Amino acid sequence: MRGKILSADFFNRPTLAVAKELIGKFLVRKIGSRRIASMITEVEAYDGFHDRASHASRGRTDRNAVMFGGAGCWYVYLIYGMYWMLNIVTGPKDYPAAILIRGVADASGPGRLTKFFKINHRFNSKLTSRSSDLWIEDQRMKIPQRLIKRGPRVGVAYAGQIWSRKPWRFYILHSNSK
DNA sequence: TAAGTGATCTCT
DNA sequence: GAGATCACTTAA
Repeated sequence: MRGKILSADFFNRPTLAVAKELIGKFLVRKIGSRRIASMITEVEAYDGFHDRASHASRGRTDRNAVMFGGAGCWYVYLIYGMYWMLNIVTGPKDYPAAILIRGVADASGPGRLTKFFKINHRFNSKLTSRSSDLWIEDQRMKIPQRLIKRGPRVGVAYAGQIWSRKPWRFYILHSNSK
């Protein structure tokens, strides 16, 4: 099954709108002649300068610089010494925002899906496209709106009540995500 | 419930 | 340079 590859324009829009629309799209990875594709079932938005749960909340650093760049680039970083986190940058240049892909139909959990797709730091700052071997497709999978739930983001208690409680996580009910 | 793992960030 | 932290997973 093939679909339309989402271009940078798709991601150069308000982060929450993009996040919600990513549910049901397909993450696709090309490894040699192999192709792996799996439907996105869970995402989390990190949006703007003031979001205290976001890496960008304390300004620009070497690590988070990609978040300040143009939309449609991958932001990949290592957490807990073991797990690669896959994010897609959203919004205009110089506005820090990204969406963490937390689950796909074949692998639930952000650390598990990067292992499943063999994703690591070498994708960081690359533009999503066929030539980067990692992109997102619209396969016109229709997910009923009532099945798309939203709730607080995971693992961000340190961000304080205001920010840790923002319902910026979107997920499909009764799939691989709780 | 707690250990594992290492890059990054915030102090000196 | 040192110490703490961390957008997680697994085994128990």
